[in-house]
Amino acid sequence: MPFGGARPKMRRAKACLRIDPEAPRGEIMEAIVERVLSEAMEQLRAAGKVPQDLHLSIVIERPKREEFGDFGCALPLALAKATRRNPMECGKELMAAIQAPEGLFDAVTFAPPGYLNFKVATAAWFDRMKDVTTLPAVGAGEKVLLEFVSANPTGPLHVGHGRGAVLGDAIARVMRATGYAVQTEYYVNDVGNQMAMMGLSLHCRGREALGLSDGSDFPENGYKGQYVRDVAAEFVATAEGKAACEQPYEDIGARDDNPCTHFAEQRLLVVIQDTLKAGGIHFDRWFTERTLHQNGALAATVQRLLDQGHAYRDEAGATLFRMEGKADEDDRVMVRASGVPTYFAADIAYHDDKARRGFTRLINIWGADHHGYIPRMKASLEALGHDPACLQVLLVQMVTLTRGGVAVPMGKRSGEFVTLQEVLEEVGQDAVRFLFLLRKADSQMEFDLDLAKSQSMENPVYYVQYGHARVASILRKAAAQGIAVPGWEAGMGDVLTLPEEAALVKDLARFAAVVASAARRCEPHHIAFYLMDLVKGFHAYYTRNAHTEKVISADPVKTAARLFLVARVQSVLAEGLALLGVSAPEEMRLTADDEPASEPD
RNA sequence: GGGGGAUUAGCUCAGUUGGAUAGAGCGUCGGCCUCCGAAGCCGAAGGUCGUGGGUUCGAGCCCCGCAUCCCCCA
Repeated sequence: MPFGGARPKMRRAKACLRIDPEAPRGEIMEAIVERVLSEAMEQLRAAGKVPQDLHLSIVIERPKREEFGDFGCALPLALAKATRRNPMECGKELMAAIQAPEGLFDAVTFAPPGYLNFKVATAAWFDRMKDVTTLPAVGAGEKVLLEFVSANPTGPLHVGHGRGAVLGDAIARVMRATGYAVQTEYYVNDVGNQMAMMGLSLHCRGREALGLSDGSDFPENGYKGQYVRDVAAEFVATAEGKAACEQPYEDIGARDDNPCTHFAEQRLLVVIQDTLKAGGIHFDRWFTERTLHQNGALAATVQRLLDQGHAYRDEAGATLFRMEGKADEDDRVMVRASGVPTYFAADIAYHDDKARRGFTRLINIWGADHHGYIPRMKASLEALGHDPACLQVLLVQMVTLTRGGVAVPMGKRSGEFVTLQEVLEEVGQDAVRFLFLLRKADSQMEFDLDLAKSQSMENPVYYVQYGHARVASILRKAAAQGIAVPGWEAGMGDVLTLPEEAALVKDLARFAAVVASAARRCEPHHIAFYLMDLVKGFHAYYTRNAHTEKVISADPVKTAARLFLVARVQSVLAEGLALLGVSAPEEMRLTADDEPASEPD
């Protein structure tokens, strides 16, 4: 059977993301090691062995080879370079100056040509399990306005929009979880040429539906998709719509402000909103461009720029923004000679509005084809007295859609495109989100529809979710035996002696650092990769020891420690998935239809 | 012509402000279910990190040239 019905039936768990802003900042092991080294440097500085004005950045890394320990640092190399001395001497001095807290390290060693390696004691690692899901508040309450998607209401969203939508939504979740005050907005371009063309397209299709036209007068650049006919059919079924289509387009109002454009906007926004809802994407506010025209903000902004000399009128009567040679750009038209403002003018007013609302950081997610707008947006913010650095544009590269390796032509005007709605229905919300979030925004990606669907059974997202469900299954079994998941106790770490257990503890301890880094860099894909890593370790732990060292055993001490451990794995998986907007099912089972076919005898 | 991005395993992609023997998923090949969920695990094969220079103790990462692809502007 086709793959449509092959998706696993799953019960959704309640989102279990708990962020306590008052909680003490969960300290990351890297930070602890870094502090120790930093103090050692101070010691050497006080002893006159390091120049007063020398401040090296201390980069703690995780060596790839296990025998090097848990952490490595090339500080001796850097110090040797800066002081023109022997790396080994520097390393020995640093080691002598290290005063680590009792019990933190099992070993600190020097490795040529100039590394310091740290082996952290098991108990110290296990100590981190106390608050493994506590995320550091790196955002410090900064007010962030995150604007994304913002597709014109001239048609359904396509897959490219989906990438930006999923990315933006995930960034919002990640940043909120790490102490940023994020508001998400969708800016609706409901004014201008494209809206006018949309209205005209609807008008033409309406006339066709009424038998007033054979379609030969449909504009060359009109929106040709079937959805326009569908909306037109609804439109002419209303008295107002019928009346509008019976008149010439020029007679029913402004080209971008008339019954046709209003109906199209209203209907298509609903379509867009339904799709976003189906993708689990939330916006705090929908901001329409028209409000800027109506409340005078746009005109006031233009006037302000004129008054302050950042804009001028040319001979033809158009108003241009002065780029003042910045970024080698030409001056840009804000108001045409005809008096009609451009999208650029509205964008300036919108961004001014954002900054005036007290947001100190404006993040925009744009398609890579808009990168050319960045210099002029920054310049306009600066002209209006805002710090241009507050604008941070994340460019999302194009998604090339293929079906079975063959490129699918995409064009809203031509009407030939696969909608995001269709992809969500075919592939599933969780899989679509995870697939997008498994790639960094900054690189082009290929989205093969057949592959996304055909792989749905082996999709990475199910691998992660399966880990969560697997733990849930263990916990259900324990509960059935009357065994509760215990809280943290120091002694538990001594019982978790399997190499897979030690590896899991270390992986869990990374969670906060990964999320904090993802938040700072606005790159949620690091979380997706982390979850893949973590769950891989869990599956290995589970399967390797399935016959010998079970979680639930006759040994109550081991059972308690292991239940605690796997419950932490589950929490981190659930929280990590929640940060990506992906569900964490308690149960995932193949339906009867999906059982692998038995071997033919 | 100017600008942005990309180039890493057969395919799709990671690679954390320059660090030790470059990774994952999928695909391929070979193993593992009486026993907490096999949507799993274990192993193997697979690489001149597009190319040529440069910077230095050290480059997939930084600088310059070139090639190819995507996008924007003129």
